Amino acid sequence: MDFFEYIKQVGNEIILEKGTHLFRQGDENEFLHFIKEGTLKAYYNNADGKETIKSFIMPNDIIGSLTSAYLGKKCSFSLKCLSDCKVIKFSFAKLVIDSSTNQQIANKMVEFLTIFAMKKEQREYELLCLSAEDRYRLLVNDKPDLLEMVTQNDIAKYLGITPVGLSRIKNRQ
Amino acid sequence: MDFFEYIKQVGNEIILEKGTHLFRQGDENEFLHFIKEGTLKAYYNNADGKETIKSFIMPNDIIGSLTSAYLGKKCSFSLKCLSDCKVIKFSFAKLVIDSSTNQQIANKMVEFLTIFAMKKEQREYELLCLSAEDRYRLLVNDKPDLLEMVTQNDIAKYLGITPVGLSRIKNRQ
DNA sequence: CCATATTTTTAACCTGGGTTAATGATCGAT
DNA sequence: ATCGATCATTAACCCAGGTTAAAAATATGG
Repeated sequence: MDFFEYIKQVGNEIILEKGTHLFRQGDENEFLHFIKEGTLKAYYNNADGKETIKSFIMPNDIIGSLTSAYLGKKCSFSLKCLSDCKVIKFSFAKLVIDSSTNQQIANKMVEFLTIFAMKKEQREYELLCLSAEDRYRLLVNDKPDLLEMVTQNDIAKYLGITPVGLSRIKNRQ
Repeated sequence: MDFFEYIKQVGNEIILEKGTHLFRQGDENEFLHFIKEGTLKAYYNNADGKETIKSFIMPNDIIGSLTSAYLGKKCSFSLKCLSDCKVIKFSFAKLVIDSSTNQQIANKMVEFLTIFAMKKEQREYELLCLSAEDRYRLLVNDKPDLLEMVTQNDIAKYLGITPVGLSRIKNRQ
């Protein structure tokens, strides 16, 4: 069975208004979410009260808290709709079980997890090796459309700096 | 078949002297490496000539460049032995192929990739949300043994700061 | 055990981005 | 169209960590 067919079959489609949370930091949530429509942000509320954005999520992405879904721990971040959204939520635990007896599902899982891991490694690289300004320049180059879709405040929080800092960077040459 | 049995069967055991590179940034390398003995570092040579350390690798860890192994691109980092090492190298492409027809291998792949992805997310969190000082305090708490095994220079490069910076942090109360 | 290399610390000075706060620009709901 | 809320910019000041360089402490190979 095709992976998307699988998700449609085992999952539940839900409609969410802009501003709604799928889950909040501290919740337990065993689901992954396939995004059919809309944009979301996954973000941390830091100890000092500030927010930083872990990632933006777009149509066809899959998002969820692995630590909560796989280990049963609490979500380390919150997931919020930046626009009205249509998503299919499905159980990660069930997916792991189903993939353990269905080779096709397992293959898709391997592919999905490998690509996910590579994305996380890229982000790690950017945060470890690049200055905030370099990260911004790279984003402008690699995802110019993203800049149109979310506020500059959120871009700053994604880059790990403040909106004031980003405004300064933009107005440097 | 057990996963470790699989690795032993398809892989090649190699002995490496301290200081040897398994691969260098810019190489193509399709292998994953299971570490039987020794400590290694995965590190970037940044554009400005500085080095930053992506991760330390210990016995029973598996390390390789996913982007090179899975996508055939060049390795974005180098992998070097910090001590004499015994490792088993095996092809990632072959692993993916074998896992596509062997459910047991596939299950292990899913487990391995999920745990790997969670580790990368934890690192992302630390780099995005914590100050260098907080990252150091966390490391002291979570991996005190690591501090004994590698130089302070390398700890600094792992935290994303300079050795001078780390020395200062240590000598703050 | 000595000589050399590497690691760690210290000091002086610098800079990117944080903080606070005020101002203006936009957006959205009524 | 208007009001309040959010967003973006600017300015003044601050600070964590970078840079350079030198000294002190440790390792390491012969």
